[in-house]
Amino acid sequence: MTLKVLASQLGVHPSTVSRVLHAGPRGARGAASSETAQRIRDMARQLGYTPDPQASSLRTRRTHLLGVIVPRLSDLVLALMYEGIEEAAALSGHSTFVMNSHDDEREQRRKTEVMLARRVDGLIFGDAHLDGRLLPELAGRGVPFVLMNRRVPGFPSATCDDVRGGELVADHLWAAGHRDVAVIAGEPFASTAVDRTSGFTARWRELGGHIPADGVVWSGFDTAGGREAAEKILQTNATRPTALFAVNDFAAIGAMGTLRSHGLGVGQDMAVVGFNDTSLAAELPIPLSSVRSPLQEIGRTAVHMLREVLDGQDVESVRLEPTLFVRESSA
Amino acid sequence: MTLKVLASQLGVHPSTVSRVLHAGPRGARGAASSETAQRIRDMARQLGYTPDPQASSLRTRRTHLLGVIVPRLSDLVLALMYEGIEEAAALSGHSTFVMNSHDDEREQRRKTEVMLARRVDGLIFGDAHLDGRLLPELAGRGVPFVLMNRRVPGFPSATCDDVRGGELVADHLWAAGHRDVAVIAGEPFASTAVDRTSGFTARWRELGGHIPADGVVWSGFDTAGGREAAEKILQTNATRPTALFAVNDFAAIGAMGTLRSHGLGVGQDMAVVGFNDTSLAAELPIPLSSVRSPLQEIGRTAVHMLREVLDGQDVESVRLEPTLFVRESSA
DNA sequence: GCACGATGCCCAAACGATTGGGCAGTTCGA
DNA sequence: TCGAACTGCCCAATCGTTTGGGCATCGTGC
Repeated sequence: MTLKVLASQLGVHPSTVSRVLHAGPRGARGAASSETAQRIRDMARQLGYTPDPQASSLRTRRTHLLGVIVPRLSDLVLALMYEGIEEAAALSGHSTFVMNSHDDEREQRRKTEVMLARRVDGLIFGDAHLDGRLLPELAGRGVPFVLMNRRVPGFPSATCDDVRGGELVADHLWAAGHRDVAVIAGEPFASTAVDRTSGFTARWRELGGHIPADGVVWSGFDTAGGREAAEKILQTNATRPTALFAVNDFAAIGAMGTLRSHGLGVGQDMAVVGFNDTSLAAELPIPLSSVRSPLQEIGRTAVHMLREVLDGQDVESVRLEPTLFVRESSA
Repeated sequence: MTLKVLASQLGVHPSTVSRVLHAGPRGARGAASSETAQRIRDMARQLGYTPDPQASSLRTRRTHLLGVIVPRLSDLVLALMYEGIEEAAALSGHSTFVMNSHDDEREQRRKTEVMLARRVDGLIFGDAHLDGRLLPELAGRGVPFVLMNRRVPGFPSATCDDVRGGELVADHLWAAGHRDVAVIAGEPFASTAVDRTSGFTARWRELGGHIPADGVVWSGFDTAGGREAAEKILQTNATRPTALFAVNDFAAIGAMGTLRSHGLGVGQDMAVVGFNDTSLAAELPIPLSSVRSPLQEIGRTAVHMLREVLDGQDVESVRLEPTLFVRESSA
């Protein structure tokens, strides 16, 4: 079914059909009489005509394709954000490509080029590195993009207010009477890690607390990272902390494993708080306190921001509010 | 950068450029002299020419786009399969759309139509329902597709050998001395659930065991489903089983929660075995025995099969071998 | 010296949609 | 009654590639 055969069915010119089908129901202004318009719409529906996006974007220079690059979709956090993206993109008639970069700069580049070769209208990066060279370069080339989940100063991003999240945890642990704490800080190239950690430590000091130099341990975001970091904390800290803040639920779960194997009771000998409140947190044998960030909402927001960028508006970064859920692991 | 400007740069006709750039390095047979060919390739690289996929697929009627529909990408199992898909698709120059259908037939339809409107070359369904009407319909319309993860008789699929997986669990639990068992069976519309369950029960009976009617409980695939199912099993079974087989790790985790809240020790008062061996299984406080299925491999296989279908070959369904990992929850 | 097959290119017509610019015919105001 | 403005539509170019079909030129065999 093409415009041409549809038009010839109706005894009308393709251009007329095109105009009618684009005018929205409010009126094909000057393109056709309202009865012709109705005939066209009816026939289009009846024959199941859908415009060929390849053909139309060849002419219009817009593909309605958005590229999404994330570290890995098997990370629940990113998968949920992507659900938000898919939803919002569909609402505005866009389709999305997702690719995994595994947080590797070469892959980021490669996948970006693949996306650009596909002529995406714009990109959403969920894997921005604070020290990366890719983004400034793309901005220089005039490629439209926004960041999601992680921010980088100078570029528009949709994130959780991670600093605030860290503060919430500090307030909670302080109020619960803890005075010796340690942080499993995540990867230093990710703003999520840096902001959550700095939000926590800054507030902790504000409250009058002290955090020793080896009380902040950088690590992977996964269970293995959490395990190793917790091990390190137990080994190196002069006074054993009574509470752990892991900037990621999976790292928290890994840490809980380490505690267990050292014979320490989670929530009793040591409080643990995670971040993101993934669906697992509440389901653990000892339910994990965690900061919930509005993951789908972040994804949706990223899409809206990117649409604004594509419309030529300039956009402000958005930080969405997190909420702390206190559970047995720190109660 | 278009073919035309590239050609005029070189003082040569666009068609010549096109032919050279498609001929592969082995020789532009009759299209140009080998030195012209080299000049063309050099200039193309230098100017960073990439062909416009919209334009080319307009002409060739092939988009090199594959559509992937899954219940939800936030399900780790599907996310990992998708990683395999992405990898394999990239290797053959295809790009992939993913969409979530939430296991809802209306959504499946809607997303399928969106994909077809985008003119994908073929589809991979990760959300097939045994009793669905969509697939036969699509087959009738001549839409090329393959199934992944779940199978439906009559259509080509790449799955784990779920029956075999169920048998492995039956063998293990029987050998460990269990005689009263129950199954948290998952959703009856999914072949994964049905096959794992039937593999288990058939082998169990083969071994001389007996499973009462209320020993098989259908449920959701998530923790909530597992929790409810376990609750039901504890309530209704005349003799309390000593082992539980959940066809999904998340359901198993939910079940473990229920056992705990009933004061039952996992692995001591009751053995639990899950399925898929998601990365969490080994990390739980009481590590979960689970059947590992080769998730990425399933994704890759689905892509290969779809490519064969697109090439007009007819393909056989593939069942990949699972492996049981025994851990503390059933040792 | 001529037919013939390579070789090395160019021409032009698609593919399906969009869009600026027409051009008749009608309506309306003066 | 005439010009202007509007209505309702058609024409044709265009987006960037691909591809069947040329058409010279050159070398070769006889």
